[in-house]
Amino acid sequence: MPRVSRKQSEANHDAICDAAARLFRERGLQGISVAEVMSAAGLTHGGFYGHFDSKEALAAQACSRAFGQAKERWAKRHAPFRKPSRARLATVDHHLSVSSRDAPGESCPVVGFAGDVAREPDDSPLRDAYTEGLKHLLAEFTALSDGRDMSSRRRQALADFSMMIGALVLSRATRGDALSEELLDAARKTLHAQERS
Amino acid sequence: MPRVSRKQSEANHDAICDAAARLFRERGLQGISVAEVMSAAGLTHGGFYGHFDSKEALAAQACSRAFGQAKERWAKRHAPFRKPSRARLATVDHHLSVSSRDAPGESCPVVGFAGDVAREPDDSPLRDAYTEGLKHLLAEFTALSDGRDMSSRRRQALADFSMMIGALVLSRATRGDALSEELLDAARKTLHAQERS
DNA sequence: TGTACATCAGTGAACGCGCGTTCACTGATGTAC
DNA sequence: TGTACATCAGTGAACGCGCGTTCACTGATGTAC
Repeated sequence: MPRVSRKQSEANHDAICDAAARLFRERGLQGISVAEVMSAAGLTHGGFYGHFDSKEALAAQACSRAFGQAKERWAKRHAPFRKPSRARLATVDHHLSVSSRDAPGESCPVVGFAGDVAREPDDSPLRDAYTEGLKHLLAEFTALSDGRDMSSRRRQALADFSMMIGALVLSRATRGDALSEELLDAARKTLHAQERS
Repeated sequence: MPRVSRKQSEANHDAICDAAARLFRERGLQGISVAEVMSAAGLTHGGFYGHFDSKEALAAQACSRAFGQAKERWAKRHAPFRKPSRARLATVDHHLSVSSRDAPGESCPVVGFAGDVAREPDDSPLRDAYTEGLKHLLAEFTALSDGRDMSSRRRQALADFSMMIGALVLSRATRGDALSEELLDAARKTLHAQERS
């Protein structure tokens, strides 16, 4: 079984990254072991260090991967809309849905990695990956927002984005209680109402 | 040294809770060991299970403690203001400050415990403690908000609260980058501007 | 194209370590008289 | 109030376990001729 083709090895590398991108968002960096990631990728743990220098290095790559997937999803979701405000609402609605809340492994990396990244040292590769990914999404979100001038548009976009993130964070933390859905609804309705004014 | 007075023992119990409330917010449940909590409380690890059934049980009590402290802080901060909107802004400004961002152990338990609680099973005591604490703060925040009717007031309060939480979460995750302060400012200014309309 | 062999991706046992938890022990506290 | 002793809060060694990481090994892959 050992010694797999170069192509297969690259596919394995991707599979490890994908599994990590999902599992780290679901259970947190410390909630998943290297062995579990490798097993989810269909491999045994011993081969891990042939692909990555350390668990921390994997975390950074998995984070980038998750942001890359999110960016692709945004692009696909926005494509059908001519009006930016419509595209924006499509992402707002998707982000603030129960299915998004209940599938942390497949949704918003901003929320999925936030807790772990906040506790990383300032110079960690994971932090860098996160900040870069977040900036891309924020730029896209700002482009879809409107405002009197550039700076008020940017400010509104950051504030609205914060509201989305906060609502998802809180709805996950209160899952099982009616408050969880109430929070999603409140943020969604507020962002919709804003659009009309 | 062993066998301390009943009063001292209760003080020790409180000290463990206080240390845990701070350390769990700073480094996460899995980022702090029982021995570290005990040491921060000036004790050795062996005595822990005389005070708590498990680390998980401590987490729940520490969470309640943190919310209790937050509630007290809110009350003190709001007391000087006659207008609810002023009191509200005082908490908004405090919450969205750099010092609040940089002192997770002493500030917002909603953000400090959110990541860990989201990954807890539905029936965990920590989850219950969190939900209860959050509901109290939300009720207080709603009481300070205004709106056309009860339901729009509640909705606006939840949306604004989400914005505050999201902005703090994001500013912590981007600490070290200019974006971090920009996020705090954007949310603060947006919540202030809203007040005037 | 076919062959002979060096390379190296993946395996699984093993490492050292820190964790949550347990427990025999200690000696000051609290109580019964 | 004073004494004799049972209680029990805290100590520190020890437990079993799972973790991140290392490494000798294997055998299919890829290459040199």
